[in-house]
Amino acid sequence: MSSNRLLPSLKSLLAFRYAAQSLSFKAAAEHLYVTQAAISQQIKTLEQALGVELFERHTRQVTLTTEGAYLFDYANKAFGLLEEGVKGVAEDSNPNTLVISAVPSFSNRWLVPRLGGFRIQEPEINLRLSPNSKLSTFLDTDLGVRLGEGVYKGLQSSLLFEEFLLPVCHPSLINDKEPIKKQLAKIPVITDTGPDMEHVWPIYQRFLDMYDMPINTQLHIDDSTALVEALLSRQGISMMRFSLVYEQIEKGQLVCPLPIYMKSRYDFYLVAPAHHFKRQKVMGFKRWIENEVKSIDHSWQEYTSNNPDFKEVTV
Amino acid sequence: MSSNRLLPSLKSLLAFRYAAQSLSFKAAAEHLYVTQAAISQQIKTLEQALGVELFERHTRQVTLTTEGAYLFDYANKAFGLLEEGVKGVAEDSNPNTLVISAVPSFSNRWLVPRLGGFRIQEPEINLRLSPNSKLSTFLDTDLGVRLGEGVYKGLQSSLLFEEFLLPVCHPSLINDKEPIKKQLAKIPVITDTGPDMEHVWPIYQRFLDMYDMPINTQLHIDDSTALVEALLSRQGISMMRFSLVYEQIEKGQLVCPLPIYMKSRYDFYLVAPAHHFKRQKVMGFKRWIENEVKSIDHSWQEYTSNNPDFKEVTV
DNA sequence: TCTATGATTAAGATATACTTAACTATAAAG
DNA sequence: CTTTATAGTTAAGTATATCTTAATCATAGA
Repeated sequence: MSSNRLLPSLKSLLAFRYAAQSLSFKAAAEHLYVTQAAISQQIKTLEQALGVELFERHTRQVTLTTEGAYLFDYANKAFGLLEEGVKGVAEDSNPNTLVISAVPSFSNRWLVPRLGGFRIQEPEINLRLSPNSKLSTFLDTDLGVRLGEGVYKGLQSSLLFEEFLLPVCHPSLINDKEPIKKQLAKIPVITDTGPDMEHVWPIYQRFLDMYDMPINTQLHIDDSTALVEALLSRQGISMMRFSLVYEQIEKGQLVCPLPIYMKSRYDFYLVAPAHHFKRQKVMGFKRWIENEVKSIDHSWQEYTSNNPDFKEVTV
Repeated sequence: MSSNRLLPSLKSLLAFRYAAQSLSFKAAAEHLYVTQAAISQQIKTLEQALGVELFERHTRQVTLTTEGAYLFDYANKAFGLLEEGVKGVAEDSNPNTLVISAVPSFSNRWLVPRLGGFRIQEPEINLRLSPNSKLSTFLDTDLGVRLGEGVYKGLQSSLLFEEFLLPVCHPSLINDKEPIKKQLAKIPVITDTGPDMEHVWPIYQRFLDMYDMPINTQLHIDDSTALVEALLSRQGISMMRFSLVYEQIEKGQLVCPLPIYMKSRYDFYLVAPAHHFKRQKVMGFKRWIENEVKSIDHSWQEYTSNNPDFKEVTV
């Protein structure tokens, strides 16, 4: 069977789409930069090919027949998909602008402070950063930074680093006199809404032998910068991603009062459609960030070797 | 912005679709009834328009680049939708063949025995009946008969008749001596898997004052013809749609031993895309079946007036 | 080494789609 | 009630996109 049998003139279908959308041949014509006459003829051709009336013609306006309404549904979706696919694959029209969509916690606490370095390394790249929790369609975004398991349908992902979680508080909240577990039981807990937080607190609790007690959550802060501020101002203890507090730990501004950590179920990934990774600007950014990220791994190595009794706890 | 900016040549996209599908320009050419040269040129045009290579050319074969693979995903879905829409809306190519998809219970017990009448009324229509529980795409089906609430996304529906459920068994299982509830408690229950059966049995149970007792389900039969056979051969009692047993009740082959019935939450509907209802053959069938269905309503009127203590029970 | 296959390219042929211009019908303005 | 402006239709001619033909390339398989 000929595919000409399957599909009538594609141009006529496109004309139909716009005509049906605006219920006006004139508007469709303007949209497609042709004359009304052209649209009129295309619609006529299409109707003849289908053997069905798609529009009811009234004076100075047209309306869809039930057939027209049925077809519009499909045509609109179909051309929408084509436009999306084409836009997603077409040559990067702004090779000097790099658009990154990153989860806010990582973006604000880690990425933003370091961007100066990237601008020095790639001065001709104009970087636009949008802190965003939702995975975009990647039509206007070059690259995403996401916290997850690294599996994103239809997308390629690249692990940035392995993430660890550990309890963190201000050093002045802890002393050498009392037993540490007893002290911690009195320190308020600050929670946030992270993807694996619900798994994390029970472990902390269990480690403190607080089996039945509900977590003492006086404070819930979702913004990680604000959360770190709260920790620095001695407001409590929280389970933190190492990547977001390792600098404070290195400086002694924050401490991990228990010799425990957990492997996070979720790590940070670079995510994008496969071909975005071939773009020069994306490759440059990836090279840069992968190098920067080494400092986190390095800090982690150092921290664990300085604290030999530090050990992993699991569920 | 011009839509020419949004979409490159649609023909080239279609050529790409087939070329990517078969990973062969030659095969795509055959599919589209043109020469390889035409496909080669179309692909080249498309690649130039997008500014991106879609295929890697090897000798005597081509493979998709990552960009090509990305685009194919969209193009394939898009043209699939167009084909589906076009096929669904195009003029009926077999105006003398009527394809009906009906739920098996209604089809087998009610429709099939009556089809002779339709063939006499519309002798030139070749009818194909497919007993089917799934709603098809209506690409090859003119009309569906469905049991439901009459709301089907993107489809038009037309109520055939209101449906009632009542307990039914063979008359010899019942006598005048013992209290009826006591007798019924001993009769095995035959169940089937219907959409509102779970609501129906508790009511029956409650009516028999069997509040806590589990239903005595010795027999479960999903085929309604077999179920009626089981009832006729005295194997138990079942909740039946009036439309499927009214003839047996009228003949006295089956009885409703309790003066109760329930309005079904689900009724029978004719279902199809709106424009299918304009087809001559569909209109003819609708006219015929709506007339036939009157016998059910009529029988119901008669039954309820002959049994004045018959009453509706609800949840 | 030779042959056959699948893709590419240029040039010309053809079909498709577009513009122009004259026409219809009617809503809205005067 | 007449006039004007608007939206769509149609026919004829033109422009353009798309195809075919035919020559060419590269190489897998005989």
